[in-house]
Amino acid sequence: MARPRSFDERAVLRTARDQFWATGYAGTKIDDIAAATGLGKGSLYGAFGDKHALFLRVYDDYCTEAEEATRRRLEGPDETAYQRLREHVIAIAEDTAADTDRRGCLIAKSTAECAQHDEAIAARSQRAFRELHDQLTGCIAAAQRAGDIADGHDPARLASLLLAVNRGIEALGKGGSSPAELHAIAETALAVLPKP
Amino acid sequence: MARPRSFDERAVLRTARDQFWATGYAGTKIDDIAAATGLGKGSLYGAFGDKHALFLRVYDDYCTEAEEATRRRLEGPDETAYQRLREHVIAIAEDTAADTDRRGCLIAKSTAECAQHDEAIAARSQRAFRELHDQLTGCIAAAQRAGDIADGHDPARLASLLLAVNRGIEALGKGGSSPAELHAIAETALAVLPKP
DNA sequence: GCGGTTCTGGACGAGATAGTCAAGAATGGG
DNA sequence: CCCATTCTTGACTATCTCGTCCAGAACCGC
Repeated sequence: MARPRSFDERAVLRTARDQFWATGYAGTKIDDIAAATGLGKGSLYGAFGDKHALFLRVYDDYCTEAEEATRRRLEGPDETAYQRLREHVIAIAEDTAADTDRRGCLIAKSTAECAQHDEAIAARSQRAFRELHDQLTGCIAAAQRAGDIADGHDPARLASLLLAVNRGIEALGKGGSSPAELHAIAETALAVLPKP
Repeated sequence: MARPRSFDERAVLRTARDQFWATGYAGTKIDDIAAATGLGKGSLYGAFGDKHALFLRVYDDYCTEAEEATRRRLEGPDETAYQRLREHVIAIAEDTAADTDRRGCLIAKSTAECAQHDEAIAARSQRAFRELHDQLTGCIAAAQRAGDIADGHDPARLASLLLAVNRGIEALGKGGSSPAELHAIAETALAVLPKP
């Protein structure tokens, strides 16, 4: 019926994501994305709309992936909930430490750059944070049921604290903190959680 | 001898800072700053050099002010060290919550945007974080001497944790978390600090 | 294959943007 | 009061950047 797309949409979105990730929203030129993907600008605009729509698409995909990855890490039986929680927090420190390019987390970067004046980005960020918070809350509640974290502490509050620690690890990693320091933060945060 | 400056350098730097704060480094145009300050571009370039040099100047001043403000809040006698620590952490949550424009902290914003590819910004951010960390360490050690925080915990590690929490509160505030939630994070972080 | 339809590539236009420059203004030591 | 010196203004250049547009290419139902 008509000429089909000659590119893989997901691959193009990944490449665009890497560009935005590397240089931020304002710092990324559509021509950069066109060059990196090999697509002409006509194709880009035809497929994804303008720069803002493309960024929103990239950002939404990234948030969704981050949410799903966290859910996979945190969901499971009560018996191993604390272990999963522990591994999750440590994994964040290690991922941040291993990120030699210092790209950090795209959510952190985009929120810092755009949330202030871009309602759509702000809303998506808020949803992502809420989602991460809810997953942490569930995992903490499970660990409480299993007797690995003291009862009598609101799991949602502990989740907020851990979420803040996670975002803080992210921020400090971007600021150049050493892997050892990031790891120590994760360990300290886990150590101060109330034990039964 | 020669024509004197007709503008107040500090006022111009404050205005430039507000511009960079509002729209980020890449998103700020020199013409915006010229318009906001009322200066011609020639004066700006003559007084501060190019855009990057101006930003660096603004950023360095901001970091220095933040470091000094924190030092003023945290320094003092051992007896009231815990109280100062407590007020500091809560003040961060309240400042973040009260920031209705969602500008957040310029250090967080600039680090997220620039540290990745701008060595000078990265270095200044790292210095600022180290400074804040050292101040927290000193205050925690004082609180330990006064018997308000359990001995036997490395104050530097607790400081890292609190710094991460502070940066996390910042990040979540930018993401749209409610004042109540930010406040709860601060309270929870203080509550889990090891008591003697 | 034919023709309608969608995709591709890149030239193009309009406007933005960093930084320069020159002509004139303000100052104060001599 | 004059002149060397520094500051100011904003026009100007050269480049960049977004988004459009169109001529041609590729496809597939008929």
